[in-house]
Amino acid sequence: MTTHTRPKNLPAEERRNVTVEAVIELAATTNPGDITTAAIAKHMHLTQGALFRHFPNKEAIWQAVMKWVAKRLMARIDKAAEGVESPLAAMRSMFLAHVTFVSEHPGAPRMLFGELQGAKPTPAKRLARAMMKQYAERLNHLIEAGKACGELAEDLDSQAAATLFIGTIQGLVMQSLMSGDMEKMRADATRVFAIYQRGIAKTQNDPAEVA
Amino acid sequence: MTTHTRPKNLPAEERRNVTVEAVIELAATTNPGDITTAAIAKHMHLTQGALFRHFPNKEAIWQAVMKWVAKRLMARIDKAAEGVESPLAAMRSMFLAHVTFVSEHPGAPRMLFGELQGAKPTPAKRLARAMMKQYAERLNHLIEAGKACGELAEDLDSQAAATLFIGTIQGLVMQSLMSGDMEKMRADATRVFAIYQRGIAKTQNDPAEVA
DNA sequence: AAAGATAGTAATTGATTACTATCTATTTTC
DNA sequence: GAAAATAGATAGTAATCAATTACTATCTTT
Repeated sequence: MTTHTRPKNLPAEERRNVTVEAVIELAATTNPGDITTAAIAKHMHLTQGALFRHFPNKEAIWQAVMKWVAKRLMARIDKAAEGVESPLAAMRSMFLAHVTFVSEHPGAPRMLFGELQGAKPTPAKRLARAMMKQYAERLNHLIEAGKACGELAEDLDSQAAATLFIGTIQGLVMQSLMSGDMEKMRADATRVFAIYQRGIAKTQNDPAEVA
Repeated sequence: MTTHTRPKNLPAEERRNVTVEAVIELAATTNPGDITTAAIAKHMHLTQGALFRHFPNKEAIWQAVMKWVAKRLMARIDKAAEGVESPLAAMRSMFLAHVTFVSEHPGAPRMLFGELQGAKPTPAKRLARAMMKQYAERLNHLIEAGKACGELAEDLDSQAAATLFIGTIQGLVMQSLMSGDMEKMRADATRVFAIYQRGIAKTQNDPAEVA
């Protein structure tokens, strides 16, 4: 007979973190809406009921996961732009950091998209919205700085440029989710950003035109 | 007392079409995965069981809906590009036609995204994939033509340009789904496309540079 | 107008879901 | 080292879902 090893007792906060990570891993292969508390518990080698010792309900789990994603993603992006003097270079660095983050956590964008698409305003959706807003602010700041220092076209539509930046990433992510190939996305990212950069930069430093 | 008027008997094929339209309308306000057969039936003033007279199971309903969306969207896009001599102008026309279609049927992209994100390959996902492939082919054709006639940069990365085209739309759609404002999306579309165009065009006919 | 085909209703099924009540094992605390 | 608090398992609950059944109304055909 197999001995059912009982999971180690973890303090509540630690168990919460383990839960969040389990959900993100599950979201990589399962449609977020179809992730059941039973599936989460099974993935943690825990019984379903035990989850509710640490979360009052399922929605609280989603909330914790969104918080985790927002925190990690924003930290990654901030770090990428940190210390980069050129606004355009900072944008490129952010772009690639974002794509890398997603390739490491494929479940993250699925949860974000799924949550943001939801009709009714759940707490998790509120968090996702707040993150997107923060993201857009960072971008706007960089774009304005880029205009000021002459890297970006003065007549550039800043809002449209920010929308396109985020949209470009979303498009890459969506297509990688379809193909399931996360490596390809990172390769495509630099190529796609090159076109975006050409669209917003003041002058095109096109190496082919030098010849 | 209220008289329960029994719905008119419709021939099978007509009832299938009505069903598909009901689902798309529901998808505009409901997360696609949460649309129940009961909700569909209620929206059609029908009992839940009656649906299964016309569809063998729920998945067959999704399949029918995806077929409907793919057919209508591609027809709209083809018509938009039809008779436009300039490849770049054709791309712009396609872009705006696509955005208009989405603003008329907000449920359509939600179903597409939701379906494409799904992990396992359902028949509906197969249809969605096929449509995306067809879409990409149309784009590649136009991009190559644009290069040939000198509208687009010769060294343009065609594949990346196609990815960015689709991604740009997805980004616009995603943000409109978040805000719920479909009108804003159509306004943003032209501004965002302007940047995209600048990124792929051979020369920038920037009015500001004339001065 | 009768007969057969089609399309509807109403009620029910088994499976699955989030959540809970109760008991037991493990830590922590003094 | 006993008591108290915490974290787990076990075994439920009510609600909801897709799908099915038995039956009835309506349309079409001859």
